Amino acid sequence: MTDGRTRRREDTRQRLFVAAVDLIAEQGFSATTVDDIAARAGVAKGTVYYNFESKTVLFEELLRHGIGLLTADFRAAVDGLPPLEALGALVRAQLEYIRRYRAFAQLLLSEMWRTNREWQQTLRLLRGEAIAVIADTVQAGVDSGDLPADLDVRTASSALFGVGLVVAVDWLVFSPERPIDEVQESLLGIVRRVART
Amino acid sequence: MTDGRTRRREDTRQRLFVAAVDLIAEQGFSATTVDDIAARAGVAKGTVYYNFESKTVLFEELLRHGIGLLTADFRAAVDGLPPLEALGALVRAQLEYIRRYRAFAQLLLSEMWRTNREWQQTLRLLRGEAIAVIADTVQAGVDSGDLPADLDVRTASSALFGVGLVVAVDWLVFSPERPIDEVQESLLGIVRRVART
DNA sequence: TGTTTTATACTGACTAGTCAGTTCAGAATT
DNA sequence: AATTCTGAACTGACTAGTCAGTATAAAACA
Repeated sequence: MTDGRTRRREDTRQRLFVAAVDLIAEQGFSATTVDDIAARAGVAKGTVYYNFESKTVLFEELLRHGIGLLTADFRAAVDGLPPLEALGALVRAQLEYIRRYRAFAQLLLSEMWRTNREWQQTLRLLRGEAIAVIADTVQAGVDSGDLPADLDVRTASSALFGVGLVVAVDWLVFSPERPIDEVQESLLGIVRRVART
Repeated sequence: MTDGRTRRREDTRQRLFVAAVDLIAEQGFSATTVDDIAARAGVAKGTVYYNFESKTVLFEELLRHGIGLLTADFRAAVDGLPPLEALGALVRAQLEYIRRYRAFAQLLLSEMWRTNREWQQTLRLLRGEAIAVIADTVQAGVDSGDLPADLDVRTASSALFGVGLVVAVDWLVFSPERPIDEVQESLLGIVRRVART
């Protein structure tokens, strides 16, 4: 499973992911060419097609990979915590993720609300998985009385997800000189205020 | 000035704007072809190039037009109001704008945080104009003591702008069956809570 | 008033170029 | 020996932009 060959191949795929995510974050999916991706990754074009069925499939697997990591971080963050603390942990996990994978976050922000694209269904599904973790936490908070009973769980969860994304990426793009911890603090402050029943 | 010719031409340009905004909101700038835009607008491809220098210029003028309307709405909304009420008026104006021009809002959300695109400079500038209105209001609130003195005006303004956009578009895309007034109310509630010193 | 001229608006076939995807013999790696 | 990657050539579909020609509203003229 983790013999030399598998590792080598995994490495190539990883390099292709990194190259693709950077380019697509900057230019968008359509404006990014397969030749560009191969060149940036330092591999031949044929290698792209040896490792991925098509440009679209590469992108879909990239989405799966990236959001999979985020969902895993979310799950690990809330594990065992009571609702209110879990909520804070989610915000921290999201911001930390965005700090580490800023290009992917930027890409996500740009492609998240598109309609009529072939990979849109995939993205919608993956988004649902990540938000489900938030929703479970919010639901637990409502059930335990830590959050307002009249809070609409679905809406609150997707709003929380989107707001974290947009505030952090906005910061990264338009005020990159500032430390992102400040965003984290102000976001946490806002969430705490809103959470107060 | 408003003879038959001018009116006809203005009409064509308007139809091209509408066609372009719908298609680009759905698919993005690069994935939208000039042929598509022309077909949707019901004109020949040559007409696009008779009215606009290039696809990019068409898009830039579209951005100018759309954000110009938003900025004007913002200015009208805050006119003469004291800071806190002006802030609420801004949220209402933004939501109303998004409700009316939802495709443009979607487009804005998708293209706002891109880097390395030829029209990026234009978009950055226009965004600055719209946010300046918010920033003036927030600054007035800080000066008058209605808002926390330690509030970072620039950050708060761009966050407010981005959050309104993302929450509303998210709602439109993922929960279109719900009335948008609810978003407006919950957004206003959040802003009020955060504004409290 | 009716007729000719002109400027403006539009048309759509065409060009020159781009890009996803294919092919494959051979090289490198394990 | 088997797997993974290379690299360059190729195809065909698609796309931004062009341009010679057409249509027409209004101005100029008779």
